[in-house]
Amino acid sequence: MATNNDWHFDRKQQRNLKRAKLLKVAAECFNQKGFSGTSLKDVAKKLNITDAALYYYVKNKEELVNLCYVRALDLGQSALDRAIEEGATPLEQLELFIRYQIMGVCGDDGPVAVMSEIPALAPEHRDYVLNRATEHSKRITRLIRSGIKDGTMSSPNPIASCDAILGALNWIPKWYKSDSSLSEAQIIEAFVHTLTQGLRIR
Amino acid sequence: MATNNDWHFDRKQQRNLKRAKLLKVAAECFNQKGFSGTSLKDVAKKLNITDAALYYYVKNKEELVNLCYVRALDLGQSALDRAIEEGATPLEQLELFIRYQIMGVCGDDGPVAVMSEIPALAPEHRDYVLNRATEHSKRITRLIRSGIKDGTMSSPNPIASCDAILGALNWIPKWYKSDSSLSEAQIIEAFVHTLTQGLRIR
Amino acid sequence: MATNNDWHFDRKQQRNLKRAKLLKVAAECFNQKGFSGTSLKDVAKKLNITDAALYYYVKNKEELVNLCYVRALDLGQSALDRAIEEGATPLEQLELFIRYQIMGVCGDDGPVAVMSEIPALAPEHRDYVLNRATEHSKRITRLIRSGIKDGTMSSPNPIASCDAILGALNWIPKWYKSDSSLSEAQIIEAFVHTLTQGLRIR
Amino acid sequence: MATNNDWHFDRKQQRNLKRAKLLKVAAECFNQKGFSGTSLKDVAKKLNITDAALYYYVKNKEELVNLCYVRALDLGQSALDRAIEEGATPLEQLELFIRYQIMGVCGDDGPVAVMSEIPALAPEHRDYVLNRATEHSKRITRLIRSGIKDGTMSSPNPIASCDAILGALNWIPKWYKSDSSLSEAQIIEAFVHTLTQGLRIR
DNA sequence: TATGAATGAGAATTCATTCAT
DNA sequence: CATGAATGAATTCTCATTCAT
Repeated sequence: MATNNDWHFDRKQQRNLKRAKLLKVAAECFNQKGFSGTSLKDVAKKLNITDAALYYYVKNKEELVNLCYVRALDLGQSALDRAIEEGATPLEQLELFIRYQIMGVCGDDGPVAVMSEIPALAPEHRDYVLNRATEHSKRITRLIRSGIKDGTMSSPNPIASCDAILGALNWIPKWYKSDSSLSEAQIIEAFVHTLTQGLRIR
Repeated sequence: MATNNDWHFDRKQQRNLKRAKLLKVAAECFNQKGFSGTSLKDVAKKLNITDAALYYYVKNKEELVNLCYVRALDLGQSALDRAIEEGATPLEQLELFIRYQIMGVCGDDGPVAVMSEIPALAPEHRDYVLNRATEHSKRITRLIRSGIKDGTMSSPNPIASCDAILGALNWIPKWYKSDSSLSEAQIIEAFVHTLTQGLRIR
Repeated sequence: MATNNDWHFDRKQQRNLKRAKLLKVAAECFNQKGFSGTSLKDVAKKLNITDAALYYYVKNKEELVNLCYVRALDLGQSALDRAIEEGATPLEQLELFIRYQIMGVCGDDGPVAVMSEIPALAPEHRDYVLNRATEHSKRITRLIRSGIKDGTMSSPNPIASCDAILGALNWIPKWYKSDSSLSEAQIIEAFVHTLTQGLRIR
Repeated sequence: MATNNDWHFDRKQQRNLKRAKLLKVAAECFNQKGFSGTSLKDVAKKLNITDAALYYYVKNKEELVNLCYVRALDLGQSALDRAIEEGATPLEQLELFIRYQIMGVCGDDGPVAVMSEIPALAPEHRDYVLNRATEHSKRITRLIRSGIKDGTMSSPNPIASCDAILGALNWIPKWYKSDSSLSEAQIIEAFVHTLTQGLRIR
């Protein structure tokens, strides 16, 4: 029956919306107080439900962090995907990646978890997350290497340069406040400038 | 009496050494598993003592993190002090700061706590740490501004550039391993290059 | 809906009953082994629950003692209220107070906490309890003074006499056993006699 | 040698003085915060030594309480002994006992432990203390019975009357402050009056 | 779905006690 | 005698998790 289907559809829709909201709220809490410092009651309270109710959306706390981290990985990956697709040169791609990454972190997709407590994950999840994170780093390192090859970039050590860029980006959720004096646009401009063109004038 | 003095001196000396070691080990644990994720038993085990014995050196866990953070602040500050003293121009000073900071974080003073869980501190400590961290940021921002004024640097937003640099530096303890493929020297060279001269070739 | 209301009513009812039982059991333990000598596990064991479950009914141990003490104050106050209301003369009122107090302490409201560890309370609770206790003493002292004025009592020092009476009453829970050779009625008769008429024959 | 003897004498003397002081201070602490609520560090601090040093004077904490209790028993017993020796009639003896007991508790022999945590004692000590306390009560009860027999006292229940008197006396250390508005003499007068002659005028 | 109630595991912290110095 | 250092046991309290309703 149509009504029945609709109803089910609504149910599922609702559930997904709530789950998405849960992940955002959890990421916010984790960023502020760390994984173990955040109790499920804290998260639940922000959602106006009880902690017991959380278990209808996630199997347990570990799965919750894992989902947060996977969401963060997805976001970073899609920023990079889009950047590579749209950018004409490695340099342009890198600039776009920084831009899209910041847009993701500061924008409506809202609080994205800083992956700072990977050891807290269960082995399978840990491996998965680490692999994807490593892969992400490698892609960016490769991007820098291509830039060097085609003569538009220079770096004494592409791996370390990649670490510098990712560190700068990863740290953003720790200090960014949507209502702060520093707008998303300003951050993008300055980060792109500082991380690619650098501060020095030649 | 000399012996008596020596004895007391040794005692105090020993105590200070142990305390210093404690702070390093604790910083390492906190960086890996976060503040709440690190139990005092974890820390104690690494020192081959019982958790109860820790209370001989610090009043409680909160004080332990606080001391770690203060140590991190001291290290950052002295890196900046030395850089400003030795560098001739703002650009040189910034480069030296990055160098000294990395030397501090990766060198023997090593594991330095990443100040990522300031909310876990007691109000008085939190205020103190936040104030000093803010002051540190301001000094670096000012340094960038001077560089812009004297025509050796450029940045669309000195505050955000400062955040990028500090983010990149702060993140180092999260991935640096002293036995890894990336040496301290390599990190310094790449970070100085990437964060000041930038990747782009002009 | 009626059922729903009933259900909620039952829940709340049950909770209150359990809380009341908890206070009685706790008072008993505290009387026997003191505040710090009583572990929450001791109390929980007597209730056939785990110590963690206690935290569902009270915020912490301090609150538990506080509630016990407040209950003791309430009981003493209502004994005095009733006595004053029903007694025609100060002497009669004092006798009734002694009677009702003993009835409260030995009866079904049974084990009432002896307020012997007020310093263990948190400042706000301590102040509140001390104030009420002082007020209680003052009322009884005043009662003795009225008795002296109307010529039915005599005391060289109403304050100290009050202390004697309250001391005698406060100590009861330390030795009274409901199954002992001394019945409630016997205690009442002897205490009323000894504390008002005195032992001496004139 | 004389000096040697003197020296030893002094040593022993000193030790005994310190022990006596220790018992007083401990009694004071126990009265205020209970047995388990009092840490040996608390006691030691009041004596300006470390807690470890206490172990030169007592074997352990339990022995400390035991000694305090024995001291309290001694004091009560000698008050009663002296009263019986000096008093001509049971009534006079009872009055003297109350007087001497208060003098002991409030006087220079100073803080006397309220025996409120007998369960904390080791079995042998517990038995000993309980026996002596029971014996003490019995002597007073007997004293009341003699008074009844010789026609100078009346009580519907000598045992309960004894409990009333001892309760009133036991409670004194809980509220008596040497600098308070109520002097030792006032307490004695009022307690003797209230507990023997009673409040009622006939 | 959602909640109230309960549990078991583990955390921080305290404390009596010991021992080398 | 006295202290600094350390320990092990116990205690309070939190928290993820479960389950009946």
